[in-house]
Order: sequence, then structure tokens, then C-alpha cells
Amino acid sequence: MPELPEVETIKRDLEKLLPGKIIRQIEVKDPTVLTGISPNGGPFRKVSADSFKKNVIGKHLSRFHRRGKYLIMEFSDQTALIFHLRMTGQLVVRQPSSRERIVFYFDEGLPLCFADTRRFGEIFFSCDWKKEPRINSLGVEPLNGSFTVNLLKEKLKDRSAKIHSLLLDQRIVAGIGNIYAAEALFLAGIRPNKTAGRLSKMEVEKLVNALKKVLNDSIEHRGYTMNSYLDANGQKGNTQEFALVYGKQGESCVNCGGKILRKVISGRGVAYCAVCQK
DNA sequence: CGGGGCTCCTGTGCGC
DNA sequence: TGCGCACAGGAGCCCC
Repeated sequence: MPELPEVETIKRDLEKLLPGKIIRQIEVKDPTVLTGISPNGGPFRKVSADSFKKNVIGKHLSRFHRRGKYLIMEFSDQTALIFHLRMTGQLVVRQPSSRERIVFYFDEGLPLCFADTRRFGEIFFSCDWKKEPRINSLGVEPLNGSFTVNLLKEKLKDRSAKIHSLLLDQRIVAGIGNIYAAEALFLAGIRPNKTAGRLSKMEVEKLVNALKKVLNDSIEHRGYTMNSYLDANGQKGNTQEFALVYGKQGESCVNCGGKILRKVISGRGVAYCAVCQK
């Protein structure tokens, strides 16, 4: 589910709702979403509820950040909780239901609930989130001024992988997932299976502009709700009403009227228009 | 480096 | 209505 626009929406919501609050209690209903760092930098899911609580209870929420698809809850002592929602994770301030995996309670008001049907999501504690390998190894933020045509052109140079695959590689550009990769490639008129290193400067320019546009537009529409995505207030997003190709296989292209096709590239399905995308 | 295949999980939607 | 299968926003790992 959540790609950059969805995580950004949640981040902005939480920034309005929670700073200043103190975490007084945590209900760990499913400890498997609590992770630590294994020696190779990946997650391991054997963090005890007790050690998690010990790290977090009593902390003052100070700020929220987003880096790629990671949401960072920073405390006043600079330590942080880092969340990744993967496919079905939700972070919602609401009355807890039986589906919550972790619930954070404050002195007053509704608690912050983490739900995640498929349990791919993770929450981990960090003493210095900016130095976490998983944060540090991320590529450029596509909505920053530093995401330029020259930078992307350089990253794609000599790469023989397909452009769609590289857009999903978080080490190159952070925060893009399958929805926005498909939408941006359509807007840029680029075939998803085009060899990345063969994109012309003009194509890279169109791609950079298209990525910024689809991500900004989606933030404005509060994210894409297919199934499970909700903002921090528990509301669905509206981006799905504006999608042009994602999930539209078999329908007509808004540009040329031709049929939207779908193919699998590196294990991920991508919808595209064979006429409009070269 | 590229990509196929598999894994972690659960739910939904489709064809029969 | 039921069953089995494909597929779903992500991403890491092994292997060729």
C-alpha cells in the first residue's frame, strides 16, 4: 500500500495530532511487528514487548519525519520509533478495534493504533534514526530540489535493467512504489520495460517532472486507497479516482483510446499503453 | 549487475 | 455457495 504520498499524508496528519503528547502505555497485541536490526542490516522479528516498552514508555513526542516510505516518530530526547507500513500497515488515531497489533496510549485523547493485516510491516526503536543503515541507504527524495534531471540521468547511466524496476529500487529514488511508477511512466510516455540506460535526456526530464507531478497530486488527494490504506484520521484517500493506468488494464487509454495492457516486469505487474509509451 | 523465484502473511476476487 | 488459484501497495535473500 503506502508509498511516498500515503506516508506523507499520515505524517502530516500525525504532526497535527500528536506532538507534545507523552506515551503512557503500550499494548503489544502482536510482537512480530516489532523488529530489530540483524547483523546484515535487515529486520529480525524477535524483539520482546518488554524491551520495546522500556524504550518507549514515558517518551515525549516531538516531531514526525518521512524518509522514503519510512515514517519517523521522533522523541524529545532525539531517540525515535521508525515505522514501515509495507503493504497493509495502518497508523490511525482511533478507538482501538480487535485488529490492532500495537496501540500507543497517551494521557488523554484517542490512542495511536498500528494495524497490519499481512504483518509485513515493522516498527523499530532507534537511538539515532538519521544514522540507521536502512534510512541512510535510501536514494534521493523525489520531491526535493536535489532530485534533478542530471542526477537521475547519472543514476540510470549504463544500467541495463528496465526503468520500471529501477524506479522501484529505493536506493536510487526513495518512496516510489508500483502505483506511482506506472503512473509516472505513462505521463512521461516511456515504456516500463525500456532499458534505463537508454533513456534520452529529454525522456529523463519528462520522467522527473512526471514523478514530481504524480506524487504531489497524490498528496493533494490524500493518497491512493485500494483496500486498506487510511490516513491517520481513519479516512480513505482519493487518488484512485484520478489514476490513469494503474489497475486499468483492459480499459481505454485516456490519451489515445487504445487498450491499456499489463505485463509482468521483474515480478511486478505494470499497466501501460503501448501506443502512448515508447 | 539483472532478474527469476521464493519468503514473510492474509484477504479478495475471479473462473469454474 | 464452494473451491482453488492468481494476485495485491513492499522488500530481502539466494542463485544462476
